[in-house]
Amino acid sequence: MAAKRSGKQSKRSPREVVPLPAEPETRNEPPLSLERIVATAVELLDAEGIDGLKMRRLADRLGAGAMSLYWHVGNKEQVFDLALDSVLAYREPSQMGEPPGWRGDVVHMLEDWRAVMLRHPWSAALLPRRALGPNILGRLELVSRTLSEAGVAETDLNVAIWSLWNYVIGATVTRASFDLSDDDRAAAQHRLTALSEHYPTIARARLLLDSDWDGTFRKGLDFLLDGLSPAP
Amino acid sequence: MAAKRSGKQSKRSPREVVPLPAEPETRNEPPLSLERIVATAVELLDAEGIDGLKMRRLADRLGAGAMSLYWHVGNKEQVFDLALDSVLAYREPSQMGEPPGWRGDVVHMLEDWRAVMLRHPWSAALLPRRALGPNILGRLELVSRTLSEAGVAETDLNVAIWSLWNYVIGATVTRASFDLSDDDRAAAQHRLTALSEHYPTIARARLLLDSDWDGTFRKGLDFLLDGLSPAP
DNA sequence: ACCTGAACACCGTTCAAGT
DNA sequence: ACCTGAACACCGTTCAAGT
Repeated sequence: MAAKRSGKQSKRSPREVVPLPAEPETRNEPPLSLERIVATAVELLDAEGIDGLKMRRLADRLGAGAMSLYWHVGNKEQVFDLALDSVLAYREPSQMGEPPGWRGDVVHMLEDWRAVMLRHPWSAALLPRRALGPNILGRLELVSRTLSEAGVAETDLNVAIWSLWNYVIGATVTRASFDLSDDDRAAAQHRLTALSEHYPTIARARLLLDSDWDGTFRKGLDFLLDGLSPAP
Repeated sequence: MAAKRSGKQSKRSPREVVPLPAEPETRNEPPLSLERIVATAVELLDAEGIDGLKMRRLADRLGAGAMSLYWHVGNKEQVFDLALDSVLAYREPSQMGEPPGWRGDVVHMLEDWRAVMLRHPWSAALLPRRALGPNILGRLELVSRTLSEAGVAETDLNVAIWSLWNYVIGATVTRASFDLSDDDRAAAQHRLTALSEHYPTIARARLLLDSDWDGTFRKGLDFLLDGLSPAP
């Protein structure tokens, strides 16, 4: 019926071949802290995906007793919230050339946004279920201010921001989920043969195969910006 | 640090006040079947959210022994996959007025898509982690065919479809996640006072407050379609 | 072919206690 | 203030067995 994706077993194979013995945490660790916990959680998520983040495993990696985390964190949910937002910290671009104008700024911010989330694919899957942390809000603020200063009318600002936001989130979420699906090429290939019969148009366009993700992202973004641009 | 959202406890309160005693499943049930399992899973997800779907609970609701599901399903993951895709079945519109042309068709399909997912908010949160089932692919095919017939060039088709898809997914995911956040008004309000200082622009635009979601969705969609329209 | 309960492994979290 | 292990509740899944 539904396209399968090999639930538990195949996941993100390369990293799991060697079970990584939690590192030789012999030398005494620095004391536990929210920062260390969050940073290590991000590491774990990068290496093992969402389901790989277990409180005990996280504590292990930190060289701490299994339950020590709960003095700092209160919740596993909170770990997710903090990890997600921490990854989305925005670093101002290191001054590469002249300021390219508001449109270039916006494109840069949004491409950076997308790039960060693709570097941590779990973040895209996590975002829909989490609250907006300060870094996410900070990015929103930055885009908003840029658009506002560029002359987008107050009344159009919400439409503009949400349209862009929606687009970026959607593009990232989609892209990340395709990366996962491709884990098992076999299934994907099988799905594609079935496709040619039932879904001729997308099969013909090779929609699922050779999409130019980056280029597509950029083009759709340009369409939106065309529409949103303040009247000159 | 990160904006909190009261992890487990507040969830979707109204439905949990009465613990609903699994219904008086006295009369003998129809036999188990994939269809019944999936339909009941959707019920459960609607009522209790993603975390509310437990295999035992699902079996209970079906009046079956706890482990009977595993003859039909193999996996909890598979239940998720099937539930997601089942919700996205597309029913052709019941002939309301004249055919409004390709653009109207596309708008209708995408608004329907979004509406369905908003009716089952868990679906938006689930989508990023799941494979594309036949119904999802069917919807993609329908949009693709419409655009293709409308004269969108073969080379632009992928850009067109992905841009629209990204936009719809993003809009839905965002909207659904905001509905959840609003569960606890207190926290949201508190967040907003902090906002006015740190995020003046989005606070001024009241971005998080009185956004006209439906209108915004439609406007952004129109911008995209403007850009994607085949040259006349 | 279809369903079942007992049992296992695992995991988040509480708690009472340590330093 | 900070960390800990034992213990509990819960849940997905295996298995050997029923009909």
